[in-house]
Amino acid sequence: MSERMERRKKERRNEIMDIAEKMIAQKGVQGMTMKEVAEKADVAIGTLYVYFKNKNSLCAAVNARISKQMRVIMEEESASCSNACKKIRATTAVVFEFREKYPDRWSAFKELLLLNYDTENINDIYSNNDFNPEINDFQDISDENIRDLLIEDKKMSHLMKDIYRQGIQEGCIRSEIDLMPTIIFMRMALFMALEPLPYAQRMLEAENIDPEHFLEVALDLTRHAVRPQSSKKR
Amino acid sequence: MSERMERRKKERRNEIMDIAEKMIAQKGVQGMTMKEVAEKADVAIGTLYVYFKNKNSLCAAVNARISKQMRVIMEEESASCSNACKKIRATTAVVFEFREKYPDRWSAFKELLLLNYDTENINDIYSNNDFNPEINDFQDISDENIRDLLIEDKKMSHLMKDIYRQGIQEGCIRSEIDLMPTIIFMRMALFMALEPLPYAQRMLEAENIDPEHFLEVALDLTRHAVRPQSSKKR
Amino acid sequence: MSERMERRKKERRNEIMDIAEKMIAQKGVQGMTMKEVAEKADVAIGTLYVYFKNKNSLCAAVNARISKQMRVIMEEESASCSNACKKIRATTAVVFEFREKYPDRWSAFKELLLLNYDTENINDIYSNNDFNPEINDFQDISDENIRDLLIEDKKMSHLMKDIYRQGIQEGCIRSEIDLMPTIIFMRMALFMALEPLPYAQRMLEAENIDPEHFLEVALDLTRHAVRPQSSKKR
Amino acid sequence: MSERMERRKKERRNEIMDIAEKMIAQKGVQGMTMKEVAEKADVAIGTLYVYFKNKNSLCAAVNARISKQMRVIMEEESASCSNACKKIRATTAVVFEFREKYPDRWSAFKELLLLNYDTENINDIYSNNDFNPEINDFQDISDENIRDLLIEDKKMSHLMKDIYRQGIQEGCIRSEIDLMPTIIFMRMALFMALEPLPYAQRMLEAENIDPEHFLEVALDLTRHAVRPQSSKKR
DNA sequence: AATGAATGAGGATTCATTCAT
DNA sequence: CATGAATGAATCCTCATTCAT
Repeated sequence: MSERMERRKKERRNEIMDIAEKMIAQKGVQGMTMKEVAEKADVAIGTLYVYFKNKNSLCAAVNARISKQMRVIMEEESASCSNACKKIRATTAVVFEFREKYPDRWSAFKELLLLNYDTENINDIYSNNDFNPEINDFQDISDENIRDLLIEDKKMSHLMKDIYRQGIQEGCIRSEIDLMPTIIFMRMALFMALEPLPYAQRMLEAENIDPEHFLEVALDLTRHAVRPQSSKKR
Repeated sequence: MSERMERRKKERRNEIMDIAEKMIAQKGVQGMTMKEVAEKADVAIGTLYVYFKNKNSLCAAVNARISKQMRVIMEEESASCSNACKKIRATTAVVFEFREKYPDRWSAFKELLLLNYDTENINDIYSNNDFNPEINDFQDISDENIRDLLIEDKKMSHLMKDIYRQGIQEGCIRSEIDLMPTIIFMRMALFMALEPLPYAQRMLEAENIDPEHFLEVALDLTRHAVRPQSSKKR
Repeated sequence: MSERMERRKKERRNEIMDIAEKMIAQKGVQGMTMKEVAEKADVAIGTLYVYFKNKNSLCAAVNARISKQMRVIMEEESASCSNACKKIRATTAVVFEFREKYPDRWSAFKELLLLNYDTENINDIYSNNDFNPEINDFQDISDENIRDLLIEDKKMSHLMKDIYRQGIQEGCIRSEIDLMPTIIFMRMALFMALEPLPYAQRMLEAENIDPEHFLEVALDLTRHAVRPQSSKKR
Repeated sequence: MSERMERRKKERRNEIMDIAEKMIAQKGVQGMTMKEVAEKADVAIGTLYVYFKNKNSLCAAVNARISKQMRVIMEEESASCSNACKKIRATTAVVFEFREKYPDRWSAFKELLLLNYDTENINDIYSNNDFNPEINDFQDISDENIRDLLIEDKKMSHLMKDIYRQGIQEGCIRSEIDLMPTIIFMRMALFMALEPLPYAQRMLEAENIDPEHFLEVALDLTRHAVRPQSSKKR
């Protein structure tokens, strides 16, 4: 019984998140309302608040789930690559394929990138650069889903860090770069290339530039940004 | 008589925009409410709607004003530079100085970058890459303030295009790049470096990275992105 | 538990409708504001929107309730009449008595006669003249209250149709008339006799005609309109 | 100069009324806003208030102008008829033709039928049934346009009264009717037949009745209402 | 006569969250 | 766990009218 309940609970939770995700994809975070999620998930509004303490937390859960899914695929893909260069290419490809394969999920992710979670005064907590995120960090974060998201973010950045570090050793990445900020910037650059912000979108439209072309140009630029000076690679 | 009124009207308009700008800076576009703007500007709500047909239009006006101010300074600065390399440096510096000098204004600008204006079906209008924005484009945009903003955007991108084109001729910019998409991407990269999106911000905090350091790293990366392969320049 | 809640809910719903009805009677549909209804019903505005999706729907609910009440009485009264002639007289009397007995309710009804409900594209739905309104029609009407109203309208018209049909058989109604349009016209004529439109009201005032006299004249005219040519009836 | 001014003034007045009329036809009285009228008439809002003391008065002016136009045509047509029966037919035809020829104007008229003018306490004024409307009545009505409308209404009703009186003499109208209330009712019946109120409209739609058919039925009924018992006329 | 900036009360509706059942 | 009725502050926007110029 307990086990059965447990499973049902997990199912419900995921169902709710599925609906929320779809709504975020369609109408943005702002446009996703608790009432509509409840209706579409066929539960009472109160039930939503049994599973998620508030809207922000629900968003965090959805965000974390997407981030995790992407990261796991990235880890797999990168694991099957022989060198850093291929790994970088592979992880980038994962994002592309994800966008193609799960357009709604990607669309939700894109919206969630812009969301500020009420992380209160977490700033103080961070002081540790080592990679044991689960263990020593985020313990004071009240919201479990937000904590999960932060952990997921961290895992992702450290996955990339490892790859880039290897890239430096193998010579396909400029050696003088500071890894972590570089990774963070590269990641944002990738997202901005895939999903230009309104300002950039206006300009692209005004100049009649095909989004896919923009994406190619942007990718080329980011590659040059980290490539060693004399690199002949493509 | 007419002149006096004219001036008074312009003043009021600017006063309203000043208030709105400040509120956007402090609480975001969403947090800026027409009621509060009216109260702080010491006018009736109805008066706001005499000057601006709706909130969106007011935002567009504020956005256009900031964009214009920045562009004008950039034009001046770049005009006083002898070569493209210096011009690029100067225009970037303008953004930095602007941020420093007018933190509120900058903050509002940052928020407005994310705002979608109701630009209906403008897509059709664009088909002209030449630089006569004022003359041949945007005539069908119903909202004057939004039209002004689009024109301002275009002027800015064409200013940068001229500089980058010169840069290619002078050899400080990679010659094989496609100018316009590159400029748009570089511009967004600069903004993302200065004002990381929530997602990036979380990561920076989690990794305990100083925003200013992040900015330096990001700038270095963007420079490498457009620099010719064998360039020795710094 | 459930039952108690159920009852309480129904009560509240009716309370709200009572207030709305009274306000419509006093100030017209336009003058009835959601805020005032909420205040007088001693509930929060939000509560109104729990029970009625919008103002229009609330009006429809009030309208349907009145229509139903009148129709039920009419059915009872007409059932106790031996012939069609008496039935017609009785149903007309019901309207008179209703107006006398529930002046506010009647007054609200009068206002609601002029209200356009957002019935979208219902036109398509109608194609069935048989009398199974509840069963086969109106299924696509999104708003339940509006649907109820339409069903009520239909029930009323079919009640009258049956009576008039009987009247033709019994010879007190002209046999060559087309029943349904006649009934609809007769009904409007009755209402216009009871509650002259502003235009008619002005004329009555200008000619110094007593409304009750006007009513009598109008009733006499409508009787002649459907009476067989050679009828001696009064 | 004075004459020229005079004419220009009259033109302006009519232009404004034209615009107002069109807007009433399209969006109803409520939907016609002074601001939009001013814009479309290419005058300042203030100018509207130079010509019409308020919205209600403007509506009254529009209403009176339409009423007058219809009445004048009716007078002409009825003058050219040899007997009352033909006159009645002719005056009814005038309404039909008017509707066909000036659909916008008619549409506006239909809306204005429902408008209550602020006639304050005019009730007291009426006490005179003789036909010298311009001379002895309405002198206390503050608003000239409303007064014009009332006078127009009265002229119309007296035109009809003369025709019906003749009809009685000629035997085509029941002799026992009370003329004035009958005329008022007949007039409203005609309008309701041409432009069913929302309530009737719903029913017509629900029963799938063609408006033109409804109109025919309604006209037939009204004819019977006033026809002498044994009349063989059609 | 003509202008049009200014008014501001007032409208309908939304929505995250709570809590008694 | 689950429910869903209740909340009520908050939002954007309208529009007839006035009055100083």
